[in-house]
Amino acid sequence: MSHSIPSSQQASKTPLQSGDALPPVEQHARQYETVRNAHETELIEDYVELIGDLLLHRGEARAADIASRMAVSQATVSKMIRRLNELGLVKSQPYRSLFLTPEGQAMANASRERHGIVLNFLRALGVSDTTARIDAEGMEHHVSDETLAIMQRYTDEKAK
Amino acid sequence: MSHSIPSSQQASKTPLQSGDALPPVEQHARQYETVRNAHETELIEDYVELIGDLLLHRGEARAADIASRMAVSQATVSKMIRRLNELGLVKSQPYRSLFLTPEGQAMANASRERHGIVLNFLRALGVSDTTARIDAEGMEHHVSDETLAIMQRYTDEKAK
DNA sequence: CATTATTGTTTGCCAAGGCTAAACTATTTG
DNA sequence: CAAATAGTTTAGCCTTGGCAAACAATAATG
Ligand SMILES: [Mn+2]
Ligand SMILES: [Mn+2]
Ligand SMILES: [Mn+2]
Ligand SMILES: [Mn+2]
Repeated sequence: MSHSIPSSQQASKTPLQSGDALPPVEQHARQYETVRNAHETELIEDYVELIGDLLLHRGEARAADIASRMAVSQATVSKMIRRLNELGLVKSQPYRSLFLTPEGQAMANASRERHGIVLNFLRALGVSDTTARIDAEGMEHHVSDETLAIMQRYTDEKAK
Repeated sequence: MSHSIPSSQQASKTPLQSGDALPPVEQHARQYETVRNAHETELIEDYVELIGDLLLHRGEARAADIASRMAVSQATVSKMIRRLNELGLVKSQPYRSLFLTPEGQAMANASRERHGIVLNFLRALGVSDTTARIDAEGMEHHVSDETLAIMQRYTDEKAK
C-alpha cells in the first residue's frame, strides 16, 4: 500500500490520543446509538423549549416567531407543529397562538434547565457569551446526567 | 389571548435561568443554524474518523466492521461508502477494504484530534471513562474552536 | 475443488426535516 | 366594510439516513 500513513502531523500537546485503542465493539456501538437517539429528540426539544420561552417572555408563541428565531421557513414550522400536536406536546387551534400541554411544559422545563446548566458551565469555564450560547445549543442534547451534575458542581464552585 | 401563562413551576437550584432573556432574533437564529450545519457533517466525520481508526489499529477497514461498530446495517454502510466516494473522501474498489484519500485523511486527523480533546477534557473533569466516551461522541461536533482551546488548556493544567 | 459461510452490494421501502409556491384566514387600515 | 397586509397551512418536491430482502463475490473448509 505504498508509503504514507500521513497520520501524526500534529505536534500537539495531547500525547497522540490514538494512544486510546479502539473500544470493544459493543461499547463503541452504544456510543453511536446514543448519539442517534439524541438526534431523534433534539429538534423536538428545541421547539418545545423555544415555545415555552416565547410563552414566558412574550406571552404568546406564534409560528412566525418560531420561524424567524430558528431561521427556517414558516412551512417547516407548520409541519413541525403538526408533529408536536400528534405527540401530545402542544395544543393548537388553526391560525392561533400555541400552547404547551402538561407534557410539553414538563419537557420545556427539563430542556431549559439542562440547557441553562450547560450554558452557565461554558461561561464559568471562560467561554465568551456568544460562543457559549452557540455551543450550548448543540451540546445540551449530548450531555449525560453524570456530566451534567459535574458541570453544575463546577459552576457552583466557580461562583464561590 | 385569555388568562394563563402557566410558566414557572420549578423550584430548582439554578436561579431560574430564565433570568436569561431571549437573545436577539438574529443571534438566536445563528445558534440553530450552527447546529443544523454541524448535523450535516457529523455523520460523515464519524465515518471517516472510524475508517481512519480502523486503518490505524487494524490495518484495514471493512464495511462489516464499520457496520458492527456503528450498530447499523451493512446496507446502510454500503450506501454511505458510495457517498464518501462521491465526496472524494474514500477510495474503494468493490468487495475490497477501504482507503482514505488525502482529503479523507485530513478530515480523519482533524476529527480524531478534536474528539480526543473533548474526551480528555471530560475525563479531566472527573467524568467516568464510559460516560465520557459516550458524551464526547456527540459533543465533539458542537464544540467551537474557542471552547476547544479552553478545554485543551484546562486538561493540560489538570495534568499539571 | 465443491460447498458453505461470510462479506458486500443493490433495490425498494420509509420517516424526518428542509424548501417553494399557492391557497387560505385573520387583522389592520383607508 | 372593503381591500390590503400579515400570518398560517397545504401540496409537492428533495436529501439524508435508516431498514430488510435478494443477489453477488470472496473466503474458508471438508
Ligand atoms: Mn438545542
Ligand atoms: Mn447533535
Ligand atoms: Mn469522533
Ligand atoms: Mn461523533
